[in-house]
Formats: sequence, C-alpha cells, structure tokens
Amino acid sequence: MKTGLTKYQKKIIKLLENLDTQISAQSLYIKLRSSNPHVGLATVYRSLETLKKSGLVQSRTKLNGESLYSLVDRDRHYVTCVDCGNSIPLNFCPIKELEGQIYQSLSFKVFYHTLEFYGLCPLCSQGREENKHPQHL
Amino acid sequence: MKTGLTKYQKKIIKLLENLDTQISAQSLYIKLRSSNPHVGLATVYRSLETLKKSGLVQSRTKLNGESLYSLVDRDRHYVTCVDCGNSIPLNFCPIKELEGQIYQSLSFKVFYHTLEFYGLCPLCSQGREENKHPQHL
DNA sequence: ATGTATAATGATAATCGTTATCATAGTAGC
DNA sequence: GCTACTATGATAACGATTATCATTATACAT
Repeated sequence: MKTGLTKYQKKIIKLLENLDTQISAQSLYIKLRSSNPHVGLATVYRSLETLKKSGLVQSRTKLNGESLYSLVDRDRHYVTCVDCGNSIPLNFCPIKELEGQIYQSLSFKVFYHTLEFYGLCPLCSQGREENKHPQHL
Repeated sequence: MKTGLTKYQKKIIKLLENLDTQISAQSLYIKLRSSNPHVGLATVYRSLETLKKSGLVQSRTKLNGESLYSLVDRDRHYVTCVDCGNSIPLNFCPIKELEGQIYQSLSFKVFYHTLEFYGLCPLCSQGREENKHPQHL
C-alpha cells in the first residue's frame, strides 16, 4: 500500500480537515454514512484508533466519558464548567514548545497534548451565590 | 450540617490525602470497603461527583475511558504512550499561573487543570522501527 | 488471470465504567 | 414522636467503546 491509509481513514481525515471543531466518533459515523451508507460503526472506531497511533489524530475526553477527535495540528484548548459541563475554547496555547523539551529529556516523541481547565463558569457560579440566600421559595 | 461534607465524602478525602497517586472510583470503592464493608459503589461515584463540583477533587480520564481522581492540590501531569498506554509522571507544571489570568479575562473560576502529553514512548517507538525491517519471519 | 494470504469491513454481541432508579436508613428541626 | 429532607445501598439501565466472526476487498506471487 502506498499511503498506509485505508479508504475510510482517508475519508475521516478529509472530514476532520473540513471541520474546525472536535467531533465524537458517533457524530463522525453519522456524517460518514451520508456519503457512505454502508459504513460500519466499528470501522470508524478502528480508523480513529489507528490514526491516533499514527500521530495524525488526537482526542480529548469529555466529563461524560465520550471522546472527541480532531487533527493533531488543531492546537485548541478549552475551559470547562464542572457544573453545567459547557466548554469555552481558548485562543492560545502556552505549552507547544514543551513538547520538544520532553523529547530531549525522556526520549518520548510527543504527538500532541491536551490542556483543559475546569471550574465554575460565570452563570453556574452566580447560581450558587443565589442559592446561598434562598428567596423563601 | 456544619462542614457540608457527608460521612463518606470525608472518608474519601482522607483516603486521597494519604495517597500520592491518582486512583479510579472502582479502586477507591475497594479501599473503602476494607474499613466500611457495607458502602455502595454508587455512593463513591456520588461523593466524587459532589467533591468535584465543590472544587476539592479533580479527575483525568485514561485512554480507555476510566476516570482517575485526586485532590485538586496535586498539580501533577503525565506523558502517555498512545501505543502501550503507559503514563510517566512529570515533575513540573508550567501553567498554574494561567488560572488567575483566565479568571480575569473570562470570569471563569478555575478549580484545576489537566495537562497531558501523548505520543510514543521509547520502547514502542523502538518496536516500530524494528517492524520497518522485518527479519523474514 | 488465477489462486492465495492478508488486511479491511460490517453486523452485532459483549464489555465495562458510570448513572439512574427506588426503596430504605439516617438526620435535623419541630 | 412526627415530618421533611438527605444520604445510602442494591441493582437495573445506559451508552460509548471493544471484541467477535463471517464476509469482502486487496496485494502479491504464480
């Protein structure tokens, strides 16, 4: 094989390239089916797993355990609320440079990294303050 | 209630304090049972969920979807191999200071953050090199 | 082109961590 | 004690992911 990528692996890469958000395996499966009605869910998971191990695709896990996938060159991170679960994207990444240092010190070839902040979003934080002083409901 | 923490929430905090590694809910359940034979698994999950929302406990998710818990003051991060799944702890954290900045700019009160690097560990990297030149097996 | 070995795929069952349900036990305030 | 509310335990249900296995496609040698 020339490219080392299977038919569906290529299709998945294409889909991810035309997407600037992270996407779950299940959603990717739906999207794939619209142009490939016979594709199986297992193929999507298998392809994503292989692409991850080849360093082309990365994933992060939501609080509910679902994994979201994207290309490794999307160096995007999020702030997530532990209460409502909403995520806000950040527009910077302070640690890309560290990947090189890790290779130097640990001989560990870094493909990508995840960085996520967890806490209380303004709305949920506000909600808690109000509950401290209930209005005799 | 004075402290706002239930009986088992306190026990879990104590256990985590005497532990310098992250631990899964299932393992925590086993440990708890040794001194509290009648505790239920659901209680462990419920307590961890509440402790997370109160900002005392943090979690990170392994590649297999299992969550590992620790106290939020354990600012420890890992390098994980996408092939064998092993994790190596890092002894530094470059972004603790950023949490304050995020509160300034987004009014988002950060409890903790996760930072993880993914790639190929020396052993798995070596294994792949060898497979490039198979010995006529 | 044919045959053969190997890899990829699809359908679906199984797995497993986690959540929801619901009845019971505990607790606080009256 | 009585009542309302919270915490708990046992277990069923859930849902994303993985394993299984038969089938199909592909690569390669003949």
